[in-house]
Amino acid sequence: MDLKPVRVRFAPSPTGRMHLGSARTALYCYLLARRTGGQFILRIEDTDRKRFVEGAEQELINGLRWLGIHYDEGPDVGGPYAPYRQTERQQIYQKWSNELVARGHAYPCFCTPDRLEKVRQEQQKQKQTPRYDGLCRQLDPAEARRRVDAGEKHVIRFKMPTEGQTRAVDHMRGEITWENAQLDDAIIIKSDGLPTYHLAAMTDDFEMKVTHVIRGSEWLSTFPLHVNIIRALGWPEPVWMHLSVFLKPSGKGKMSKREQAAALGDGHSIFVTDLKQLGYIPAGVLNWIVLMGWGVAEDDVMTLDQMVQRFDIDHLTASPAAINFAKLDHFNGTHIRLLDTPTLAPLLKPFFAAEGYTVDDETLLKVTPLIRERLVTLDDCIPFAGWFFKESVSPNPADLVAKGLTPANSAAIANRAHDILSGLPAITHAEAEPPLRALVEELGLNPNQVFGILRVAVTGQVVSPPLFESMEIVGREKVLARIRAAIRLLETM
RNA sequence: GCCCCCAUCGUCUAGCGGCCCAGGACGGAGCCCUCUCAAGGCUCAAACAGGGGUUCGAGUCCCCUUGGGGGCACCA
Repeated sequence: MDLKPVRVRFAPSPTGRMHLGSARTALYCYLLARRTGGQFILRIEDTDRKRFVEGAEQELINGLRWLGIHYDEGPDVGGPYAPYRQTERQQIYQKWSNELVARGHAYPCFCTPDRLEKVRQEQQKQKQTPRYDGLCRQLDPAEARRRVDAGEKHVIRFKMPTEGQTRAVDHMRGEITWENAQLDDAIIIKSDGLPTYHLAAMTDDFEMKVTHVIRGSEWLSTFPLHVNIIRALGWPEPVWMHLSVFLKPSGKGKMSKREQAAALGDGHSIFVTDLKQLGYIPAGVLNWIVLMGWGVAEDDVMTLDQMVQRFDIDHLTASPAAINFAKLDHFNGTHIRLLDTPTLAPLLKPFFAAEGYTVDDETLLKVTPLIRERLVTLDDCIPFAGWFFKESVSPNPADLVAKGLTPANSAAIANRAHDILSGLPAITHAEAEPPLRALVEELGLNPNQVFGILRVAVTGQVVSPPLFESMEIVGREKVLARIRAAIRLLETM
C-alpha cells in the first residue's frame, strides 16, 4: 500500500452507544493514520437533532480512550480545522449549498412531508421504487428564489443526473456503477437549516483535507450521491473504503435488541463500555475486532503497536463477518497472560471491590501471578481468588471427603497433614510440599486425594490456584486453623 | 419490488493463475503434562456454494444460478 501520510476521520453521530462496528471503523482509521504517519480525526456528526442522545459523545470519547485509539484532532482536543462538531459548522454547509444552487446542481424544494408520504405510498402501490418525483426540480429558478426569499418553508435537494451512469471506485471492492436513472434527488439541507449527512460529511471531508474515507457499508447505497456532490463542486476525491457490517453469531443478520440482552446475560456485549465492565481488556478487544475484516497469515496475537506495523488497507475483506464471542474470550485471556504483575494487579482491584472485598496490595501482588493464566476476563479473579480476602472459609463438608475414602479416613489424613505442617516454622511452598508428598507416598494414595482434602479445607472450594503457593500466601496460622476446622467438620459426618 | 455489495473449514481468515490433494486462528475431539482449574505441548476431524466459460493450467479471471448482507427518510 501507499505509505504517504494520510488524513482519516472517524465520524460517528451521537445517537446511541458505541458498538463493535464503530470501534472497528475507528481502529482501522487509526491504524491507517499511524501506519502512514498521518492524522486521525474525530468528528461528531450531530446534525440530527431528533435522534441526538445526551452523553453519547462522551461515551464515544471514553470508549476510544479506553481502547487506546487516540485522535490527533477532535471536539475536545481541538485542531487546525476546528470546530469538529457539525452543528457548530452550519455556515460552512450553507455556503456550499448556495454554491451548489448557484451552479444549478441543487434546488429548493417546497414539497411538504405530507405530499412526499403520499407520493411514496402511491409508488409502492404501483410496485415502483419509492423516490422523489422531481416536482420542484421543474420550478423556474427565479420563481423558486422568490418563494425562498419570501420565507416559504423549504429544503434543498441535490440535482442528480438523470441519464448515463455514475462510476466510483471503492478501494476494497473496485469500480461500482449505477444507472443514474435509478438515483434520487436527495435532501442536502433540511427545513431546519441543518445539512443532512450527505452534504455535511462531504463538505467536512473537503474542508478538513481528508484523504481516505473509511466508513460502514451502509453508505454504499448513497455513495453515488456523495461522489456526484464532490464532482459538482470540483473537489478532490478521497480514497473510499466501505467496511462490511458485523453479523450476529449465527451469521444471519444484525443483532437485535433482544439478542443483545441475551449476550449480556452470557457475559458478552457488542457495546464497548459494557465490555470494559465485563472484564475485557482493550488489547483483547482490539485484537479480536481487528481480525474481523482483516486477515493475517500467521501470528495473529498482536498489540496495538504491532497492528500499526502490519496494517495494510490493500488486504481488507469486503464480506460481512459474524461475531464470535468465543474468540473474544480467547484473545482476552491471551492478552491478560501477556500482562506483568504490576500491570495486572491494579486492573483486578476494581473487580474485587465491586464484590465487596477489601484487598491489600501486598496480598494482591502475591495472588496475581497465581491466577493470571486462569483468567479469561478480569472478573474471573473473584471465583479463583476472592477467598484469599476472606477471614474464614466455609467448605462444603461433602467436598472434604477424598474420592474413594470415607469421612473418617479423610479426617485422619487431614490430621497427619496438620501435624506435618504444624511442625514447620513457616508454611512455604518449598518446605511444605516434600513432606506432604512423602505422606501421599506413605499412605499409598493419589496426590489428588490428599491435596484435595487440604485444598477444600484451606480455600473452601474445589477449584483453586495451586495449593502450596496458596497456603504460603494465606499463612501458617490460618492454614492450620482451617485444617482443624475441616477435621471437626469431617468428624461430625 | 428496485438498487448495490458479498461468497474458502461451524466461525474469523491466508490465498491476489502453477508454490494449495488449500495454510493459520477460534471452537470441537484425542493424547501428554499435572495437587483441582487453567496454561502449555503434540495429534486428528473440518472448506474452495452450484453450473457454465477463458486458459496448457482456476480457490484465484468472466458469466449465470443460488445463498447471504446492506440500502430505498427533512436518520446517520
